[in-house]
Amino acid sequence: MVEASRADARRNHERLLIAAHEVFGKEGSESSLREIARRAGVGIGTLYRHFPTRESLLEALIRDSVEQLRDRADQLARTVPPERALITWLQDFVQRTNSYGGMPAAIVAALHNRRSDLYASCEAMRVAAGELLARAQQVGAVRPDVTATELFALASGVALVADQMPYGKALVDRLLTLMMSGLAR
Amino acid sequence: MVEASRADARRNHERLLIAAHEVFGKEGSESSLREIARRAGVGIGTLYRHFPTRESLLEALIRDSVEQLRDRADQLARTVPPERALITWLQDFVQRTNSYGGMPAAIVAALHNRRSDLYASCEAMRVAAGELLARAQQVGAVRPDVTATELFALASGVALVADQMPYGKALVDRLLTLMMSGLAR
DNA sequence: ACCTGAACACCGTTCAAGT
DNA sequence: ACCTGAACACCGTTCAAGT
Repeated sequence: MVEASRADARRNHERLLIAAHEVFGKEGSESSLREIARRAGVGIGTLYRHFPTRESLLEALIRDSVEQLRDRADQLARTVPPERALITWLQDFVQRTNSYGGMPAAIVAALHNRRSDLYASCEAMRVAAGELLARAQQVGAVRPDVTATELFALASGVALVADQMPYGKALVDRLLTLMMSGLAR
Repeated sequence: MVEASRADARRNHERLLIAAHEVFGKEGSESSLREIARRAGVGIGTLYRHFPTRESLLEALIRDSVEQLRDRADQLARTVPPERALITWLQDFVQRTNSYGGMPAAIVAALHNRRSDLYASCEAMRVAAGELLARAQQVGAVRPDVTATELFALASGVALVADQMPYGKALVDRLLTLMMSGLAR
């Protein structure tokens, strides 16, 4: 009985994640939670039991992406020159964070609220970016006075605009390149 | 009678704008329209009669800012070297568009929707930015391959992050400077 | 002409009642 | 333990009824 109950709970958990992935993917991260519960075939109370906040649901969905971004940073650090590693990671970052509409905004907000359910995941992302930045600075590829906060703010800015526009990958990469090399001449 | 009626309508229009300014200023551009109507001491139907969409209300509120930004561009073009004029205008742009929470997002969205009530105002802004860019490029202060769309996208990115964060003017200016001069070295 | 607010169809969130 | 859905307090938006 306890076993059966746990299996049910696990199945509901799974269904909610699937439904949330579908709905967030189509309507963005501000979608109706009721709609997600409906799509999962579950009472609204059950959604709240499994995910007490919208952010906790979002967190469960993006944890994979965050871990992949961290692995990607390590991989790039080992296989590619520091400057190239940084720009490539930034491209991946923007692409990944644009997998759900509203996700860049959720990440930026979370980074400024230590009590957010998304905080830990996002902080891990920022650390990964900071390490790639430090390496690029050590070899003199990036000016030493740029901080990780500044880099992340600018990259988040690109992710935020990209989220709101029908931008293709080409334009996003162009914006990141401009951000790195600068507009002035 | 007709006169009196028109005076009433004009007064309600005015009250709605004042209330919207207060509420948007405090709660951002996604605030409750009902709350605005309540604050204005007016029925919700009256709000919809004067401003059929949320964007039409926003448009009425930011038209002043847009016109001032256009004037500012002309003034800067006359009095300051092109490179300095561009960066100063960008600073003003970000500061202005951050006067209501959510305004940068509204502007970016409007620019990609020709039928938006905000489209004309925002397009005027983009034109102003484009002219300053062209001047800076003519004197060789900015690389010639940068388009107005790219410049505006990057500047909007900064405005979007600034909107979400407790950033001071100093950090915003720093981000714009980095955007112009680049991170790479 | 213009104003009003009830009415409708939705939300997010909680919590007593069920199994 | 877990699930359910009614209940509450809000929305945005429309529209018949009033002046």
